[in-house]
Amino acid sequence: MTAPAHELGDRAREVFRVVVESYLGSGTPVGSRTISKLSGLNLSPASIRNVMQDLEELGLLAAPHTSAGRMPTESGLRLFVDGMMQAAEPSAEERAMIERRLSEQGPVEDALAAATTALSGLSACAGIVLVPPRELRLRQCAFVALSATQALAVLVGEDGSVENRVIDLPAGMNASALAEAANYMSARLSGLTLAEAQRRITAELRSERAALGDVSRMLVERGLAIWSEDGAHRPVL
DNA sequence: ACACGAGCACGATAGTCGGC
DNA sequence: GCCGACTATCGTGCTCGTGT
Repeated sequence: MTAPAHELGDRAREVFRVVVESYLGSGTPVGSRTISKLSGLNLSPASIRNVMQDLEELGLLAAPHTSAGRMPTESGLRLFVDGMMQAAEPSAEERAMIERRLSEQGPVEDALAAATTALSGLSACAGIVLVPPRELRLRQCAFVALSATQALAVLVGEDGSVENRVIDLPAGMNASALAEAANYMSARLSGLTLAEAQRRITAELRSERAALGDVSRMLVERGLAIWSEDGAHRPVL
């Protein structure tokens, strides 16, 4: 039982967004107190819990155990990804609104923030703005299974920024192979730029020094490939 | 009537400490 | 060093009071 994004209220959508982003950033379940602080909704943890319970009933969130925080389910992550990727051509009126808001801003950062806010407001979903790449140094990598054939690849930067890509899984992929691939990449890319990490891991894979199973190796190669393909643009949420 | 916040009891986990 | 008991912390569900 999964509700489309547009069926969620503004408050539920904001809570869901904060849960997913916090989970992708930390890899750990998120509690109501944390959401209360991060969401900017000025709601108490008790109210956040009520919203989270609704989201859990909708199948978007789940708790690993009674006293743990909530984490997004596969359906929830799928909805989050779909919400970001269902990009449609804006109407002339919407385009004019975006350009008007951009023209009101001074610094680039403010313009980007305005563009993201405008897109988010128009689409009622998360907004994505693409900017030229910068020297992001990496801290951690994780793979989150979305289905039997797809996973969400997550890169965490040293500055706390998070980048996500949907990746097709090799046949025979399982949870342990996902973890093996993520651990392998995290151990080797820490402190490196994306380009440096790609060169290092590629060289290691070619030299047969990588202590990886075949399936995990394929996943690492696909992960490197997908970031190589669109590395010219860096999404900002 | 409804939404929200506060308070309470309870559960799970992690850290600490002492005994072996 | 290992194991079990204890404690602190964090999170939950539930109930009740309050404001609109």
